[in-house]
Amino acid sequence: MSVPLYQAKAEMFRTLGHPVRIRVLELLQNGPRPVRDLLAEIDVEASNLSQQLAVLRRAGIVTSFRDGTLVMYALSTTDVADLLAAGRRILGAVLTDRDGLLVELRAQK
Amino acid sequence: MSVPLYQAKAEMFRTLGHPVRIRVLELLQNGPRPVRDLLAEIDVEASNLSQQLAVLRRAGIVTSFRDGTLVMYALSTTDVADLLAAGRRILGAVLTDRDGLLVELRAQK
DNA sequence: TTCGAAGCTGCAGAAATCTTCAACTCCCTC
DNA sequence: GAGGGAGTTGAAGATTTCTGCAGCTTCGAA
Repeated sequence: MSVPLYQAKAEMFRTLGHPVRIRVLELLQNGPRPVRDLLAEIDVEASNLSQQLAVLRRAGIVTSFRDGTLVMYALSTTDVADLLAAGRRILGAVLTDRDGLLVELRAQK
Repeated sequence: MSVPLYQAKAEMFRTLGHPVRIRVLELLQNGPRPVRDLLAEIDVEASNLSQQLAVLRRAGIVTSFRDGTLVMYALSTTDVADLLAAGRRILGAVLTDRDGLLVELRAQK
């Protein structure tokens, strides 16, 4: 497997590694949305949101198009939903483990 | 949904956002491996690999245990394989799109 | 008990990423 | 065609992450 491929994969994941960007992707799972909607739900400055959207756009994870006065964003592929779901599962497993340890720790005392 | 949850998800993905860490996880998909094996395959300094393994350990994505003179690492949950697979699919979709554009661009000239 | 192999950790300089501000573009509507 | 709403962009300072070095611990063998 070529070395740059790991680079590409890592960049893919890193692109998702930001709370605002995760939030955007979760909102876009329900279909295309205008920036103004995202802005209304995400509590971040407009310019900051734009920056994060640009990161997702450059990575090819979302696409954007203008609809009259609004700019719409959409997931570029539905596979993104799978990725987020897999992430949730891992987080669940990890947190369960930790809670398990926590319980164990308490019982131990 | 609680705000810190986005933080946790983002951290999860960011943890995967490094070429060496991706490489490690892919190698661990085939079962537990000693550090020396990883080191033999990954072309990185030992201390650097240790740092990256520590990142994965802290995130709860891998676990480690000592086996005599060696330290073994393993995935903490098999869900990680799903995540990597989903990542590969997205990368495939994105690159295909780009190649499509590239072809289009050439045809256009 | 001393030595070497296998890893880990602390740290510091280098590099990448974040956030915010100011300025800018586009497209309606009047 | 002037004004304003909706977003984007560029840049700079602040923060975070990465990398490599030096030194340390642990375990097994001699």
